[in-house]
Amino acid sequence: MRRLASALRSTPMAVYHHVRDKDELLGLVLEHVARGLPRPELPEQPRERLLAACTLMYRAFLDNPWVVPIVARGDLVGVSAVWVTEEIMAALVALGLDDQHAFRTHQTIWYFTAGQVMSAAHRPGATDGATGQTGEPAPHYVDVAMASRDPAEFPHLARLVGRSRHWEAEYRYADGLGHILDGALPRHDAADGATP
Amino acid sequence: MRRLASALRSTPMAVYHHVRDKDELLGLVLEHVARGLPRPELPEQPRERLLAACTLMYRAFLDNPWVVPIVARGDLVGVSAVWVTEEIMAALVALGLDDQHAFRTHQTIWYFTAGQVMSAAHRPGATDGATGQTGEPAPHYVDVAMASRDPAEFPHLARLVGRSRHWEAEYRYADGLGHILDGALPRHDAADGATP
DNA sequence: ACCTGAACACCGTTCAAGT
DNA sequence: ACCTGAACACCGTTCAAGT
Repeated sequence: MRRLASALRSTPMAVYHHVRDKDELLGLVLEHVARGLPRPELPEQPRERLLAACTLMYRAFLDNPWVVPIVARGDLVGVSAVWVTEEIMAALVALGLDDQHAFRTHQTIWYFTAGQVMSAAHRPGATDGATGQTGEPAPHYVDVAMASRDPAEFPHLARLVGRSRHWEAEYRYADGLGHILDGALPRHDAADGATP
Repeated sequence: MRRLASALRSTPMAVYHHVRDKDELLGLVLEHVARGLPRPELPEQPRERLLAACTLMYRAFLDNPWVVPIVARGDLVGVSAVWVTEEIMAALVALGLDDQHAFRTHQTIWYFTAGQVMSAAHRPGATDGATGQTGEPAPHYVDVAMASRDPAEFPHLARLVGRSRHWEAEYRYADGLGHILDGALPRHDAADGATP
């Protein structure tokens, strides 16, 4: 509130004349962000449509990671962005899930998305990618942990030392999303309806 | 720091004699929580073992949701809890994944876990389950959004109105985790090694 | 070695008052 | 209707000083 006020070259209290409290302000900004979400043509095929809608959601949250905790709180909704949820639900139903399973899968996708955005936001070069050089690249948590542990006691972690950081950077949202969908969607075996 | 100091019936500055700054303190508390993690017997079967290890991790974070943002930051590690990661990696490898895919799947699981804990922590009756009665049960975000929208425009969301809250409460960590594993692990078809 | 008080630069918010 | 200043109850942290 105080920072906003000084950015507006005003006093903190002036803000309170337009807004009840910080939560109301956050709700308004959330709605503003939701309205700014681009709505491109989505693929016709349900699975590609689903991937596109989820990736759009992911990108939007990556661009505005501060909204994640607000949305996670659950009481504030970016009403202008519910079309994304509608698209995801529609695609999940088109792919063979009933309402409840579709909703459940949507929740899994949301938790995964929220978690990844939260992790990605707190990483070097998140927003300030301009600087480029960061000296030596800060050890990964696996390397930190293994530095003071017996490799023989943690053989699988030991095998990650020096490689985990690179692999984590290489991780793509579509990787995890693909796994979730592969696990949640009904399998279409070689022949459609071969097994009733 | 100030709250800690007053809880200790001391001054904020006394704390700074034992600890460099708040981050060092958080690291120490994180390590303390990690050391308090129970280490029960885990099932022998890799998949059950994996589910048990992940659920243990989930429960630990649910009990201490404030550590999630700290762990997500990535620079602080609860070294005494890395055995959970070792167990997860070991089970994933035992289930047929190579190092890189196992690590990738571990990341997916972590993102999902972090996201769900973050969502669950900010829900009514999270820690104060003792109170029990909460009057009328606060509308779900689906209901909030749909209250001001045309049901015809969002048919799939409209079908969730009044049911989504219940379904969200019914959601179990094992649901999403099961989907992730089903999608990430190699399929063992009816006959082992039938298709090379 | 261990602690203190005053101070600085921050928060969100209330209250009484000004135009 | 719109804004202000002073104040309250908070933060993390520095600095000089006390035992």
